[in-house]
Amino acid sequence: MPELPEVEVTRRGIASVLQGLRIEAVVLGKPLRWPLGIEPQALAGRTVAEVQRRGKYLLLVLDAGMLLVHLGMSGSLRWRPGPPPPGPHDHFDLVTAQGTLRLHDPRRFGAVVYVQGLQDPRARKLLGRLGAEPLSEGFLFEDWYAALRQSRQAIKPLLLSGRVVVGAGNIYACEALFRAGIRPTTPAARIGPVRARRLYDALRAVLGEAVDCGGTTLRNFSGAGGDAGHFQEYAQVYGREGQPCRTCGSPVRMLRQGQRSSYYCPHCQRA
DNA sequence: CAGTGGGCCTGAGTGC
DNA sequence: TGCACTCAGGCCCACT
Repeated sequence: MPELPEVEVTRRGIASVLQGLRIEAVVLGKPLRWPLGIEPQALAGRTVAEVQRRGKYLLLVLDAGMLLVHLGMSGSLRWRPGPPPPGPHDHFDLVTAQGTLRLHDPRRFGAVVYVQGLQDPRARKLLGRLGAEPLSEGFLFEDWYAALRQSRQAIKPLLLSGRVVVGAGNIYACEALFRAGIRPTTPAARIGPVRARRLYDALRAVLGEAVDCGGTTLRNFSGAGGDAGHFQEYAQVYGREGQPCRTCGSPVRMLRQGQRSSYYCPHCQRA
């Protein structure tokens, strides 16, 4: 599940190759989550200026307009020389003379959306309510702590919502809470400054380390070069229900919050 | 307004 | 072996 690290790994893999390239054609497969929002042929002739990231969105900034790319649950982008024939799960090709950027997404929760700029209503709708970038210098502990005090939600769904801080999906939210020693069910407002600081540090550490690992490959994520990530080898609780905690040996527990599984160690995460 | 739960989609895994 | 069923989950949206 592409979370912030997987998207950032993808961005790093395509940014330098795409920069300055001219789009020859855009080829669509089956419908993705949202319509592209422009006729594909209207993109031919434009060039890619740079590739940015905001939360779990990739921003392909063109000389005019930009493409917002979301990998959803099962999406991955790959850069390949030449125009290989599309498979049944390839739903977006950005074709250049030097190679093709391809979105492969079996579940089609992903999307590519054209907007004129960040002020485009569609961009504002998708990006406008996103919280802070956890790895940026603009993510301040004071703001984080203040936001926690203001929320009546349990900390885990608050992390997943992306409203305070973006980028953590189920895996990294579970892992960050484990490192901070905080239960997924703890109301955000009941987390004091010391524990809030621990979670703030843990979130940044987990996401940063995952980027360095090339992301997490559980089923089929791979970077733009096709290489798998290996952060999953370092997971302490995620997906480990019933197995001994690597710190204290207690069996890892799983509970449901909303429709999501939360994994935690009842001993290391006391409250 | 904040918070909760439904639904999108398909491959992998499970049980009979 | 094969079929029916459940699960995985990011995120928008309808609803409370």
